[in-house]
Amino acid sequence: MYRVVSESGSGGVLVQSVELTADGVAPSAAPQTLTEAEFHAYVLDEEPDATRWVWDDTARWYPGLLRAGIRVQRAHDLRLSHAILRNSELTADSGLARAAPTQWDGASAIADASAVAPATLFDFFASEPGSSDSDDSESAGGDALAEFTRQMDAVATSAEPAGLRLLLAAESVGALIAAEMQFAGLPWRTDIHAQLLTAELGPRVPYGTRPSRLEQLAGQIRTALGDPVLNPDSPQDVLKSLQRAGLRVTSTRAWELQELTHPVIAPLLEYKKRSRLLTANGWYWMDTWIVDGRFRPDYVPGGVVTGRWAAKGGGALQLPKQVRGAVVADDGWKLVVADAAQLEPRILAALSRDMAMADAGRGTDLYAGIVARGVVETRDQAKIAMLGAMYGATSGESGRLLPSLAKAYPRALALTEAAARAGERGDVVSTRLGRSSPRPGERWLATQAQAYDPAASSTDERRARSEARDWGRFTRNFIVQGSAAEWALCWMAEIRKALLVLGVQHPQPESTGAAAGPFSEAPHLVFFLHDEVIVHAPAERVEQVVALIHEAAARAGRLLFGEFPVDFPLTVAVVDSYADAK
DNA sequence: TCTGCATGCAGC
DNA sequence: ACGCTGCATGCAGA
Repeated sequence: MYRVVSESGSGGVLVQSVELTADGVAPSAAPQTLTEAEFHAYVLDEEPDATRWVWDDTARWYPGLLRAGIRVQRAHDLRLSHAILRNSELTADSGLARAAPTQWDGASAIADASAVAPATLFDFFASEPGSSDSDDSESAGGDALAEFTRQMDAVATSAEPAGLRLLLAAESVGALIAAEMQFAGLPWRTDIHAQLLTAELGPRVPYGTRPSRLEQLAGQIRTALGDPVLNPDSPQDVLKSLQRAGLRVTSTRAWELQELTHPVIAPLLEYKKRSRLLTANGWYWMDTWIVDGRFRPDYVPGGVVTGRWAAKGGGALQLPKQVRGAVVADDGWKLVVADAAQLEPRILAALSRDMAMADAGRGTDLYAGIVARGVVETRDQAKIAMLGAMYGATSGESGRLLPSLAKAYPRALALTEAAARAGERGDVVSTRLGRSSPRPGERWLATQAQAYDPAASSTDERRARSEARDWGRFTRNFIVQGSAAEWALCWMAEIRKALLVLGVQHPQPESTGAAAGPFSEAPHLVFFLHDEVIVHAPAERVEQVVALIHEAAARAGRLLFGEFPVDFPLTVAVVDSYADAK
């Protein structure tokens, strides 16, 4: 049963129950207009009944439900689904994809389209809620229902409806999980964090002041360079000063400095490292982002073109290893930290149905497996070669190792090559489940067209070739990174489903009440980082949690690749502190 | 003074 | 000439 939720004109909630029939989406009951409180009661009442909640934006509806102590199991996020269907080559012929941009496309898509074709601007405003003759509540609800109908039609008439259905479900459950993880928060000990900062930087200082340890290192840098007024925070000044001291450097990047021998190098690298800690995750960050012992970043599901999540604020997806010691489980609880070992190469093996590569990764470290088969000599070489194949390296050690890899795994390498060639031609590529790469922009197309002009200069041609190869590397990586993101979504969805069952088996005490929220007693997801999850769990339940995470990985593999025998082994650690996970 | 771009580095 | 990001800071031009 699907229930389409939207705002009614008067600030209430409009709920329309619908069913999927052979002819499409059909209302199964009269629409209801509810107050917010009635809506909460309604969701609580209907939730056990395998309902899928259809709404424009999970981030807009779900946090309020969570605050009221209500979890939902299934959703369909119209905004995220629209973005996928609008762009997928599998639904390119659908009404949804052929229509002019609407409010379901981002504001930027509308702006782009209206710049090219003025007529679409009119279409957009003509279809805005409230601009029609019908009353507001009908218009608002009708928008969501009409959009849902278009989406279901696009899926049903596509070449791969099953894959797309899975993709939309996975993307939508991702949005639920993102809201739940933000609600629960990552346990964060500010006392430990502060201790770490003091150890690295010196006692806390007001914002805008340089801490004592940095001041001391700045002094050493100035002395070593004989430059008493040098500002170590200015890369330009530092570069000039290094060059004056006779060092041949072209930038102040750490990896370049590491190659040099000079008294300034050690303090300068120390300064950069600690200064980074201060600006990225210092006291100011802590005050801003840690509330009541929890880090609650804004996750953005589907925020990256490949389908990976992004995050805004707090740098949640770049949490440095340096500060992970502050992530500590509550008393009596544990962190179950799980990451998928060599996820992307395994995805590539499965995508290309490369049995030899799948064999190399069976039940073990895939890179070690490649070495064991004599393809390359060391694990490090195997890793560099694989990354080169997926990123499109042509030179260096990676480039040199590629032929051996191509000889051993021709199917896998043929797939990445084909994706690259497609991109170079300006063609679209798609992930396992049907998320398609964006079309190249007008500027790219113009550069390519220009190179075919008889009057094109060799510079024009070189630039066109270079940009074509850039785009080819993007599409080459897109299919692997994007399919890996789909695996990760399915993995998390399966983890969540199993955790929900655990929660039901161990019901929360009545006294907990809504105020404590749905996560106070049961194991729950608290963090996600592309191929890694953290579950916060009561100590006595960690064995069950570890088992269900493994089982979820196997299920995710079968969801995406059926019975193709590729393993997705995990590294799992049960720890008190995130710093101890690796 | 504001804004946009470049730099450098954190993550996968 | 190796893919995808976010963020803080410095810096130049508006």
